[in-house]
Amino acid sequence: MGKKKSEKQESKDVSTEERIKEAARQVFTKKGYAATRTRDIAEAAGLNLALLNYYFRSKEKLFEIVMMEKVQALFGVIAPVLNDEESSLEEKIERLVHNYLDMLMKNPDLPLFVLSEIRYQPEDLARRLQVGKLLRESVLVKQLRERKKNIHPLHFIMNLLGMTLFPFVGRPMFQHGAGLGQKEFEALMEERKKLIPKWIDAMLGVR
Amino acid sequence: MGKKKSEKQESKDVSTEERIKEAARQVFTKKGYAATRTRDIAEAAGLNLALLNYYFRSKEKLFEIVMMEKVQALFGVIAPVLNDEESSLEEKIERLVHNYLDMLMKNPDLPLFVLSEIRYQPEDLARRLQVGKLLRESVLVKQLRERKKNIHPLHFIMNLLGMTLFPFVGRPMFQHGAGLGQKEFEALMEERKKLIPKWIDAMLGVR
DNA sequence: GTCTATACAAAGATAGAC
DNA sequence: GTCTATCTTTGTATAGAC
Repeated sequence: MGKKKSEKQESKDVSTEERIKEAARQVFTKKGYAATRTRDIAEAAGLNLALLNYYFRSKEKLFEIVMMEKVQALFGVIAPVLNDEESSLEEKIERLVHNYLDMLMKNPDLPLFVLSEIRYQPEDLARRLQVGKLLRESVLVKQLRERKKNIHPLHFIMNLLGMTLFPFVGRPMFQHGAGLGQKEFEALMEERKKLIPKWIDAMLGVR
Repeated sequence: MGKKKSEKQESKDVSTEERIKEAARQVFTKKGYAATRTRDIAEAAGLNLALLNYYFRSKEKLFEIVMMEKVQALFGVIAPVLNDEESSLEEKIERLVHNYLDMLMKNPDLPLFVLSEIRYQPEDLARRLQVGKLLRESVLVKQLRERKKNIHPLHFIMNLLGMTLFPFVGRPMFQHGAGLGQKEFEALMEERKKLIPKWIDAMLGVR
């Protein structure tokens, strides 16, 4: 025991540091980096502004941390599946879609948040995440290349991600436009778990 | 003649008002609303801060105008096609994808910009644009409903938009990750003009 | 570790001269 | 219509008491 925890905090059940991070997650996700005021975060955490600078050095540092978590959540789910040596192409697609949709239903704002903020330092993040490796050297990509020798594998990655992620990126629009409640939207996404793999299979058979 | 133009301006070739708007388009698109400073816009226009408030009342009003243009560009292309009574489902899809990709290649940052900013007042925009009408009552939707009675038409709309728009939404990631130059990315998009309609046709045949 | 009070910088908006 | 100078608000960060 010991583990360098403090003495006074944890009045409720989590450390002050964690409360700030949780508040930061919420506010940053909701309003984006630029529109977020550190005061909002402090307030959301039921704490005081000065604490933010005590625990994290600045707004930017705090954001970095939150962003890394989010990016990890968004890409961490897929990397292992992409590189699995055992499974077939079809199995990978099925698992990918399933895992992704599950995760997205729990974090519907995630993709738009990450993609929105990412565009201000794309090189930076692409590098750290080794997106390049996944996009060029993953087992999935190899399998795609073999299956469809005349079509760039990126096309299928785009389709897979497009069909899976885009409904969440455009969710404000779809949900409002079509007048769907949350339950109805989720029901649609649940359907897509089974539909998308079928569609992709059909696409792979084209020509 | 007369038309209430001023006497002094137009030193180059466009009105001051238009120069401000053009600068605003650039800066807002690049940095987003919250991160944009009116000073940046003034500087980009080679003008002075005070002029912005002279012509437009505030940063927000100026943004509204730019945003409406962008949204119009993003949705204006598709509405007519969606509601065309003459064309078949397949023709509509083909035309939609073609027009959309053409437009997006000229405005690659458009979708991410609009989708990013839209999430702060989705109701507002969805209402103005009558997205609901297109999503529920358009001819395309009717045709989809007839063709696939047991699948919600929204699924296909999501797929269509996902495959077409998402590559641009994720462009920073794709382009950087895969190490593509602009030419190469455009070449891929050019291929997609022909591929997406085929894929969708294949999807329509599933089950 | 946590608070209050405040310094300091940035940014939107406006006044008033030309 | 256009400019310079300035007001005012807001937001990040810090000092210093407890």
